Amino acid sequence: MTTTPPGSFHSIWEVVSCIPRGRVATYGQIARMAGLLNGARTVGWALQALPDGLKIRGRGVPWHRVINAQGRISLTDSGREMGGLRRQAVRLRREGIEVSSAGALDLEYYRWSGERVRCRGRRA
DNA sequence: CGTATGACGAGCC
DNA sequence: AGGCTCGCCATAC
Repeated sequence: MTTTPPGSFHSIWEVVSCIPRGRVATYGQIARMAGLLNGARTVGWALQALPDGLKIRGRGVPWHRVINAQGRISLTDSGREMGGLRRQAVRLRREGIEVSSAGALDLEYYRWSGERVRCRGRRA
């Protein structure tokens, strides 16, 4: 591509790529981990702008593991791409996460603490 | 450089 | 409990 990937977005993508399989994180949570106090909406944008096929640490970015603070999938079914909610739900279920048809899941149970895992090869 | 927008979130009513 | 409004942050125009 001729355009340079937005710096802030890249930080967000990195954090998202750290979410373990079978776990989920909220937009606000990701924002905070990326260094943004109240950047939940920015995270949403970063994911929307996520280049298809982008790989970090040799893996695709698990965008489907990001949900809202209500423990529900935020993708709308009515949009340019129909069935977005459904597609995310399928991906999550594929990892063993139980998701209702409405896109709701047990956040308390599947939430990624984000503490023990240090995948960002944090400068040390 | 000001305005509008969005896969959010917390507060209010 | 459900719905509406305002605040936040980084892009797009």
